[in-house]
Amino acid sequence: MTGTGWQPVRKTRTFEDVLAQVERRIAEDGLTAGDRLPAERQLAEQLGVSRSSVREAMRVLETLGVVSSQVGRGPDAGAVLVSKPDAALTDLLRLHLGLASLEPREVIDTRLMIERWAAARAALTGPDVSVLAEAIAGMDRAASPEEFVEHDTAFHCALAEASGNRLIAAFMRSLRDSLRRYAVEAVVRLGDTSGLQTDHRRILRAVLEGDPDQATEAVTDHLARAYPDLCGE
Amino acid sequence: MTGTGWQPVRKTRTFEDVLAQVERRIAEDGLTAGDRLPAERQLAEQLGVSRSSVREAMRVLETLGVVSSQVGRGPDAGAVLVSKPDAALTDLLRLHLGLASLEPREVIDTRLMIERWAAARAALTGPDVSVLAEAIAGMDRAASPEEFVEHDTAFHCALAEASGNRLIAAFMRSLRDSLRRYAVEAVVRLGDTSGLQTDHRRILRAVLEGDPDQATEAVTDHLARAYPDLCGE
DNA sequence: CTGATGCTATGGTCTGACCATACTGTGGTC
DNA sequence: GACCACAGTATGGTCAGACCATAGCATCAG
Repeated sequence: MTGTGWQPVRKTRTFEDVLAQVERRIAEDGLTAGDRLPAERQLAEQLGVSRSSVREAMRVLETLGVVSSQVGRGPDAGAVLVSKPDAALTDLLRLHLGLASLEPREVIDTRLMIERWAAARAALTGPDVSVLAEAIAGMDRAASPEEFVEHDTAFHCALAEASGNRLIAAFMRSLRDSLRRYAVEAVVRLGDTSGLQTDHRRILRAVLEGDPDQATEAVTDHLARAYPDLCGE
Repeated sequence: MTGTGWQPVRKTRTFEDVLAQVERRIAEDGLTAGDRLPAERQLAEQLGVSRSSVREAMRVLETLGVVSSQVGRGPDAGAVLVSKPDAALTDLLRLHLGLASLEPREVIDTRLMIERWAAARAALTGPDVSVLAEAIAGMDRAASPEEFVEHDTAFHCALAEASGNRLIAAFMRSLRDSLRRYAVEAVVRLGDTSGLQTDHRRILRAVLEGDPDQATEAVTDHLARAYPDLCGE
């Protein structure tokens, strides 16, 4: 007994074997996004398994945002390696929120953490802020809470992307997608969005001036305004 | 043109339909972890699709850590709703790291962000620190870099769990699993682990004293020591 | 050269079968 | 009554083979 206990002896299923082999091929051959995987029938024959097992493995890879399957024929057809972790993260969060295994509180706290970090980082990297400005203008024009939230999401995702960290940006998009319902509710509850817009402009200014502390503070105040009952503990 | 552009008209595949219906059932019936889904054959008949399509949907749900399938018969057999986002996140990060669509730098930066937040939060909640202390003791006893990293991972995951946010904790575990290789390399490169242990004790002390600023600073210094070439900028 | 048409490789779906597994009920034995 | 051996059965796991829709490609008529 080493103290780690016993691992459940889960006999590896065929599709898991396929997954492992595909992952090994990716690592060994240095495959990246854009490269093609063998066709399902071909892969099944090469690995000595049925096409069903290959398909189940493909479904997993597709769920994880690693491959994309296209029917038909030609260079774009078949299973192509891609790099789209966003949808996978979004599905993950949405389903676990639905299962009540994650509380909105936890997701919103996580968002606050990410956005504080991203804002500070964006202020340091001096990004292109035209997307941010355009999103603010879009919110000014918005005629409904839903439309406002649409551009609001664009603003905050652009802020995360401006941090230069794709993992953070992907996480931000997923969080926003999962929380869309709560965001609309928050806007409706507030009624007046001028305060939110003041915050947005303050965030933009801080990023433009390259002031990370000011950016962090602006984001914190902004989220406290949007979710008054959840921030601050 | 409304500016949103065209969505690709992707004809929904059968298994996606199954997914949507299962998710709807989960939401409408308020199913949570522990509840059972109908058997594959039964679900296929109810939805008027083949078992293959149901199986592909199940594979997706399993990948996302939402269901767990058990063979055999009885109350524990069949597809049971679970809540295990950890494995899904780990697979996601590992595969995208392997695809070179995420740089180690981005993952490590994310880890720093999470851990600073978690440490501060843990200091505020006054958690049970026995796990943290035990992990430090384990590192003292460690005879190899791998063993050291094992307990180091336990320490940092326990810290994340002490924050009380399960999403953050799950993310931390996934990040650590994905970065295990880099962690071992870092320990080997350092050679002497006494500095790391000093940091660990400092973090533990800050949490015990309920000093979030001190905890954040200690974590920052610790990671700067572990990844000297990646932190700072 | 151009356009129409059939060919073909691809993923998507379905059917039906068989296997290993693990609980359930039955019946016999002590 | 308690216990154990064994057949029954519902479950997921796997396979083979078929058919369909799609979309690029090759061929051929004009």
